[in-house]
Amino acid sequence: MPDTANPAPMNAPSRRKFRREGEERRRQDLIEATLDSVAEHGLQGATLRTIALRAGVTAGLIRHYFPGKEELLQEAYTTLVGRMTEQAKAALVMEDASPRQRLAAFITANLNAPIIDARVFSLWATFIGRANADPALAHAHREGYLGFRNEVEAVVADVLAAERRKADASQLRHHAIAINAIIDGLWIEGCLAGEMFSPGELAAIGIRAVEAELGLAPPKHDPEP
Amino acid sequence: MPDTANPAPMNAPSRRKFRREGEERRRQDLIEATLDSVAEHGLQGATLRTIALRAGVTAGLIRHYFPGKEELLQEAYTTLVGRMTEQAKAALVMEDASPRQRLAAFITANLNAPIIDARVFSLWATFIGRANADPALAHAHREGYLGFRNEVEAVVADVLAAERRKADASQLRHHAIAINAIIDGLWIEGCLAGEMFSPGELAAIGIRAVEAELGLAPPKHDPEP
DNA sequence: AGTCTATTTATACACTTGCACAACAAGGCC
DNA sequence: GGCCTTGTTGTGCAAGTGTATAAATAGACT
Repeated sequence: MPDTANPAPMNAPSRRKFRREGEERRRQDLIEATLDSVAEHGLQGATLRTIALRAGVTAGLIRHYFPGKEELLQEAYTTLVGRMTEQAKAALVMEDASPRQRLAAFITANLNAPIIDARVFSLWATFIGRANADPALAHAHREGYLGFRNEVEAVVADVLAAERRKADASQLRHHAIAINAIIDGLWIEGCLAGEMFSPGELAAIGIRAVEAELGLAPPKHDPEP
Repeated sequence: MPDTANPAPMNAPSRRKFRREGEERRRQDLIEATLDSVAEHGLQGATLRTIALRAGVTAGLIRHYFPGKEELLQEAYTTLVGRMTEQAKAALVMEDASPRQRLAAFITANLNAPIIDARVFSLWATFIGRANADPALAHAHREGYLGFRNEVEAVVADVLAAERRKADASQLRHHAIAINAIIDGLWIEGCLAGEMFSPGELAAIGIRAVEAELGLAPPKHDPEP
């Protein structure tokens, strides 16, 4: 392979060809390339040149869309968090289903692809590892966590109401914290060592653990006639 | 402030004074300085010069003890994992206590200081975020995880035996996975947002969730006369 | 087709990084 | 005390970093 990919016949100092993409598209591509780079090489390996290469542009262009690397990373993280919470909550918008079914579906959705995903986990861990030093990161996490937990708490309240059981705010909060922990813990293991579990196993474990936490009677099997 | 901290009266090219520490001591100091640097500035900020500064030596010395930065980071991670698992398991070596008490003590120990610790969490997240790309890291995590889970499984078996309940291997495994997830999930939240929980609250939530998972009857309060 | 503008490339620059190596001195040994 | 080993420092270097800026050109508009 020649040392230049330029097919120009003469060694005229020809420039690289390029296309002008829409602004929003370019920004989106750059953010995606950033997330890819961070997931693959970590924060240290995500250099402007690496990111630009992945996005199919040259490094200088990044400065045209972002004031600096810091801001690019910040926007990339915001995008990631938004995507994660959006996906996680999407499983809750089932109409015409019993609260208990909605809860089970929520757990199942959170413990299978695409939420169980090694790349997303890498990104989450890489960024959250900086939360101590970066208050903005810590704040973003807390927002996402509390939003998630509130969703859980609402479903739990529905489930208990449907079972005609009363629970005060403190009990509700504890249930939500525990259920959140169960989902988070199983999510981590699924992402880190997915092949150690058979398909659907994590979701089954999660549902059982959550229902035990709420003191729900185990569901009946189809009774023998 | 003068641009040199050297109190030498003349500008003779005097060298910095130094002491020869024992080999093991120096290595330990360098590893500790590495962990501090990673926790504070992330992998990208943990440069040889930063680490050396923290350890009170100059950068060149690191090469005398480690073949390269890579190996230093690897040894630092090994040290970290060893310390974490050691602490976590230490709570299990209670003689003369009922299995249920040992389980509760285990959970309590894992959900309070020093295991709930923002610095350790930062380190864990930073390193584990590279597990996808680095098989050595992934392997180290899996070893630690499985070791931890086996400990949990053993205690669970004891607890169920004491309650005269039988559980097959599959049920035992599922219990261990779920309990591990509960502890992990609560550990993360405690590390990331410890001030959101009152002292002992996480442990109380964890114990309740685990006992529910195992189907243990809630402990009696002091009965009214 | 010609013009114009803002997207994109390319180059330059100051700075940092990990690593190599020569000079040096701390502390044990005689 | 004098010497010798080796732990330790200081300096140098090539590669890579983020940022700044000039030069080029794609594509819309007339």
